[in-house]
Amino acid sequence: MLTMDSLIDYILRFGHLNTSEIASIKASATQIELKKGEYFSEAGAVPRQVGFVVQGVLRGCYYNQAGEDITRCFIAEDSLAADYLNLESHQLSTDYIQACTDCKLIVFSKAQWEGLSHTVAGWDSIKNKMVQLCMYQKSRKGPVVSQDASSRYLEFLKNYPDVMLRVPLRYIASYLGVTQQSLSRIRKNIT
Amino acid sequence: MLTMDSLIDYILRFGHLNTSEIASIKASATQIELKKGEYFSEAGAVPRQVGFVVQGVLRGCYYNQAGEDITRCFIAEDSLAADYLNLESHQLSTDYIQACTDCKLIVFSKAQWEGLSHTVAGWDSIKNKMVQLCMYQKSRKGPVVSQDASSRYLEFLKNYPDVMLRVPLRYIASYLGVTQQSLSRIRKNIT
DNA sequence: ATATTTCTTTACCAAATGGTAAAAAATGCA
DNA sequence: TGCATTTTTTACCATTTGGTAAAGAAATAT
Repeated sequence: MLTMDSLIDYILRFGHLNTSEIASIKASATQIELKKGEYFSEAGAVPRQVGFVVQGVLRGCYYNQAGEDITRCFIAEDSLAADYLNLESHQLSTDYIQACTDCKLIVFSKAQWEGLSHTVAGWDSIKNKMVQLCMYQKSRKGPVVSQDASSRYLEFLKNYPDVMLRVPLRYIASYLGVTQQSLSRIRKNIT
Repeated sequence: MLTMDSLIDYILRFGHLNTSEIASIKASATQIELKKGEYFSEAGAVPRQVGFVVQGVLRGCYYNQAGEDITRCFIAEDSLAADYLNLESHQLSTDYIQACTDCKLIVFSKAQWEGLSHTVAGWDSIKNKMVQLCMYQKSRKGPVVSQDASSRYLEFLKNYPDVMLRVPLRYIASYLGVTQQSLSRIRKNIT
């Protein structure tokens, strides 16, 4: 089916797969849909799934000490949705992963995700490359504390051009570390 | 020798090693010393080494568009110094890694670092756990853009209590995304 | 020990951002 | 369609932070 193909294309960036390996990846995965506002993963629980975003935008978020909802990252098409370090170490997550729009995901349980190393040669290497790229991109595409708010906003537009149009401004504001009033003002001054 | 032992202790957190494996790790590594201000790794070159900090503090840094020297991270005892993603992908680094104090490091060339998978069972897994933990800590201990400057400073003191006393204020200021004048003022108001 | 350099603090004012409140616009639902 | 809810914009003023400059303190070199 077509949505699975976008996952396979993605994985092929990181290593080679033969036909039977592709089949066993497809057999391990499940497709799910999330409505806007639903959670893929919740704080206070040990994460149990790895998701691949086929369609839609999600966000990683948490509540800070003041109880404010802070967006830590955006996860759009062709990337992994998972609290990976806590998944691996069986620790409680502090973050939620929430659908910002209606979403389609391909999901692996932890067991399926790890079990693929038995049927797919080089799966561990592929897996690690995917996870490391995710972490790296998150850190390099994220807002830079040494820039002012306008620059952070402009960088965000470059790094996530489509996300801007698909999620509420307040999520972007907390991601960029400004109030939504400030971001609205900044946006006005730029245009 | 004693300094190698701190490396072995570190690696043992991530997997088991037998005596001959420990020996081959020690045989692959070299000890070096860096004077304050010297570079372990430079922007514009493909990184070729992985370092383990035995003593001292280094910083990852770059020059932004305005030509300002920005500290991206601090690397103290018992952690890895490397531009890992660019090391793996053979790409030019954009960052320097500079000694903030006189330093002692244990160094592996890329070939040595990767070649250990032939002599140490489970080296790939150990390696990946080390690198992922590094990335994760860097992202979680780093300054949070949604906090104000005072909170970022207080968090920094918690996360890097010793570093504060060992590096110039201006490095910490650029790391926290404030001018050194502001940080000086903030520090005064807190005490 | 002295001179030089680097680092840190202080001061002043301009600019950016936050907090509160409310209006306007957009969206979703009955 | 019309109503209720959510989202975005605007305005006002207080607070924080930046930019520039200079003085004081500490470290380093000669």
